[in-house]
Amino acid sequence: MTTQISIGEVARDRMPKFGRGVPCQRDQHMLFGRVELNGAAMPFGRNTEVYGEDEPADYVYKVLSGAVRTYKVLSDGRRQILGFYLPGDVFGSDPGDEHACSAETIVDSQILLVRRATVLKAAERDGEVARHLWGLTATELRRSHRHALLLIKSAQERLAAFLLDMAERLSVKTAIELPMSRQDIADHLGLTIETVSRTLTQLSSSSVIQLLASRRIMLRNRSILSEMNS
Amino acid sequence: MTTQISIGEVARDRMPKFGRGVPCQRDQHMLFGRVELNGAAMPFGRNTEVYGEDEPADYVYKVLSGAVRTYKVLSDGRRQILGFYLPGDVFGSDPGDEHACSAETIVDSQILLVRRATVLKAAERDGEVARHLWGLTATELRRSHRHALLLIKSAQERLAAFLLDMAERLSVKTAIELPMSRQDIADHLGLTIETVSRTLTQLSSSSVIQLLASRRIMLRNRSILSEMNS
DNA sequence: CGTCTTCTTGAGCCACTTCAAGGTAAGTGG
DNA sequence: CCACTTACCTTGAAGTGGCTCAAGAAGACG
Repeated sequence: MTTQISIGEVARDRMPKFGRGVPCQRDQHMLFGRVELNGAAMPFGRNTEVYGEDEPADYVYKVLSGAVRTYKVLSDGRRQILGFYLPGDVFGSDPGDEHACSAETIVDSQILLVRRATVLKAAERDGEVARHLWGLTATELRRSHRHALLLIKSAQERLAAFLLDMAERLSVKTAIELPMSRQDIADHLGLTIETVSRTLTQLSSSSVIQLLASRRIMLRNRSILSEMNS
Repeated sequence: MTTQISIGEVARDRMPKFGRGVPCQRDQHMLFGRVELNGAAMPFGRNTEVYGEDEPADYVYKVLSGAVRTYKVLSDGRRQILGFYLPGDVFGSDPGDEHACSAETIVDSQILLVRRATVLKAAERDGEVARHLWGLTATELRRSHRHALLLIKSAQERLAAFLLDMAERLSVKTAIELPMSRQDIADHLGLTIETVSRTLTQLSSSSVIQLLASRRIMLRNRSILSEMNS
């Protein structure tokens, strides 16, 4: 069963934000698995909000290209980046009528939007969809647990874990091409931008990594990195 | 629809661990909601493993009385307590054939065990059960996100958040009766036992709390605690 | 070429850790 | 009931890893 959906008003409202004249196009991309839940692909400029915390959750999102960060901010401005989402990753899929955190693009991105109501209705009919949704949340939970473990480690260990994770998820051939800034990394790892920079320099000095450019990093000794990662 | 289940061999194996001669009894407690998924109540002694990381996940658990901690340990022994579970809380409910973390009782506890296969079968038939299971994982995820936010705060802020959370969950009348040790609190908040102790002493000195006994704490000024909690 | 953003590096500081000692409470055996 | 043990908690003193503040370097872009 194929469900054709329109992206609706809320999504259309975002269009001006990144000044593209191109209308949103229906797309053959599927949300997940073998179940056909088509959505609309939308271009988002860099550093553009996809949704805010406590906003009504009308869509489920999938990164087609680019990168997204989800985060929460404390009253005094400290920010915790809960996760990074790369091409293929689904985000904003939790049940609940409101989003539990905010989401922004990091770089220019293509995001697939699928109406939540459509997804939920499909889950109602099809147990496999329901299980898949549950699985998505469970994957998020396991990631969040690993993240909590990370936050009790030293700066070096945090960076090691981060780099290995990114290398794996970007299925890197030669060097990692990080989409995010040092500030993003810092806010994800619970460090300051200075400590991130210094630690990368240290890892570079000890030839564990090589800094080709500030955001292009080559892992030269993964076993040492893995060792650091507990 | 009521599903009567037996607790099976794996559960029975645990009996000797806490040396009770009483056989496990079928119980009228329900796992959750209006759906009747009965299980077997089992007594566990304090500091007893309920399940270990990577063990096959055969059951879903609910705390009837007592308290449980879930945790992960790093190779060097550092431990991160991911969550505390109090009476009424369900744990070990994630999909996946293996548990993502370990679980132990903190004090003598009554735990309700429900066969996972039974729960999953019920979810297959009944969309509401499926949604409820998804909801449980989602609640865990939101809690984990809050926990990550907590781990970037100062020691005072972490303790404030912890105390408020406990007070709320224990639906406290006068003073909190903490089931867990300072070490448990430290491992949950990403601090050392000494820092936890010192910080509580500080909060006590400034009359924000009152230490009636080491594990009996009265919150004297919740608004200040809330302020600390961002 | 200048401007803006992002990243790096240095120096000093501070919150939390580490190491060490002592105190308190509960249980156990005499 | 008391001496002894054990587990748990508190407190002190010194050390340190990461933070803060500050300045400069390296890119990106018009």
